[in-house]
Amino acid sequence: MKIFNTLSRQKEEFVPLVEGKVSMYVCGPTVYNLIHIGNARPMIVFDTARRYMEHKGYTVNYVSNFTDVDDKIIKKANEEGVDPSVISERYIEECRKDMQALNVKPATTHPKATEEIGGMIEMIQTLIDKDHAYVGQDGTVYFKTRSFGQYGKLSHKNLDDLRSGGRSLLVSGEEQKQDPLDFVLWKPKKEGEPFWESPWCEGRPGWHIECSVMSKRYLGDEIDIHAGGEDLIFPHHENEIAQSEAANDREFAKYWMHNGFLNIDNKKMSKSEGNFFTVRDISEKYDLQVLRFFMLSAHYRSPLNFSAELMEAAKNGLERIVTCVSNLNFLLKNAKDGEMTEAEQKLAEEAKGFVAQFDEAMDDDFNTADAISAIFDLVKFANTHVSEEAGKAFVQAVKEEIVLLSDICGLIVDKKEEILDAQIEELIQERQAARKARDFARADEIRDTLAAQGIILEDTREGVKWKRA
RNA sequence: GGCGCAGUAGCCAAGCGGUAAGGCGUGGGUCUGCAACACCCUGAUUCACCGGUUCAAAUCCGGUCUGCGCCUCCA
Repeated sequence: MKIFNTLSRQKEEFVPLVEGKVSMYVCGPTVYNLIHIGNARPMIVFDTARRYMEHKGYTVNYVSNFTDVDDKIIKKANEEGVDPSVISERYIEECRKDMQALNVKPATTHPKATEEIGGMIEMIQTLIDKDHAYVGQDGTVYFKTRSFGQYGKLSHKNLDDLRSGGRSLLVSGEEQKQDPLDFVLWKPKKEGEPFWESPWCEGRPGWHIECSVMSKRYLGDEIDIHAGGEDLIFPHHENEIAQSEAANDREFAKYWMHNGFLNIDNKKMSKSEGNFFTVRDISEKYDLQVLRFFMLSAHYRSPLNFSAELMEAAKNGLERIVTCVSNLNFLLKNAKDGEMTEAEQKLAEEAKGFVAQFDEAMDDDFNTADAISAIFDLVKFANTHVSEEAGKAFVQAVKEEIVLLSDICGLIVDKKEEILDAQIEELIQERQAARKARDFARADEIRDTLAAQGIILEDTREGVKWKRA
């Protein structure tokens, strides 16, 4: 399995620290609002990577944090006149709901920054003791960027370029800094802000130290994979590396994975542009499985454009897979028991080729777009080779492969059969009778009535099928 | 200014040295009372453009154009 490592800017063969195990940290959202569809991309993409690694037999320790102390949260809390924890707890709950609808597996651990302050203070003290950090006169603690020789190795920047970058804000009112590039590890509280006691002042942690500490606590000093959006490469991940490696004297993460950005109608999503969508917004119009399928239709490192018509296309594409599985379930009901015929065994063998094709794509830096094409090939295979004559064992085998591959992508394609209420069931029966009597006017009338209720009928050779609109 | 990414059919998107996957859409056909599903056919002599390397390039090298991202909170 190869993974593109941002550190080396190359695909590298994945070799875990401990055989058979993967430790993985994914930077999670700051919970000051409902998550937007941009937040959803890393969740979906790295959840899929995790599922694939589990499929390959790895035990994955997957940690993803909630940043629950932050300016935006405090601001919102002040607006509503409540404690910041009310805001963060609320949106953590909402985020969990969205993740579930997206079929994103809960992490092994979802740490919250506010519950890890002790560890942060400890790491900051270590950095001070090792002379990698210093305390300003107001109690602010800064990381001494120049003290970490490898600073810039992830984002491939060098300190002098950064300094001469001509960014005036580097010097804006931060005279306490020994160097403009130094960043905050701990900052003093302001009036009305939540705070914690520390050796330096009452205050709260800087953003970057949170992830360093949570990763260390739940995964150890050295981990296999650290992931997040590409915008986090600098400064966030660069700073995490500096803190962790300076404090622990160990390489922080072996593989750094970054997903590309999601744009809306070819523009960056932003509230001011008015092209801002929360996951919840999308869920009002689409099953979130569609969003998931859409996100996996491109490579995770490519920029991805979101638009209404692209969602429609994704919906139709997913529908093709779901319809196929539903057809197989239908065939399964009346298929005959017994062993596969010789011809079926041969076909079943052929079908396994699609699984290999899928694995090959995923082994190549999680090429989900290519992997999904293997699912479509399998669907085509099923649609052409599985008929009413097929035996149960064969139908089942083909179905299981489609479901397996879809499940690795986190796509639920095997819909449970719902029980329709008696009244609708009766109408369907009546329509069948009408069709038999060639009273097509009545039959179509019933079909229209049901369609208005969101029930779509399809007449197949094997009988009537229905699905929800 | 520094660092980096992308340009493949109407749309989306793989392929990254061996002669253009897949999906959506369009049009035609088969099946069907009709519809839907499904299946068959329909699509790039060509991969932004110009040079170069090679027996062979969408794939490698150089240049041009266009679009985009990061360098500041941001997934």
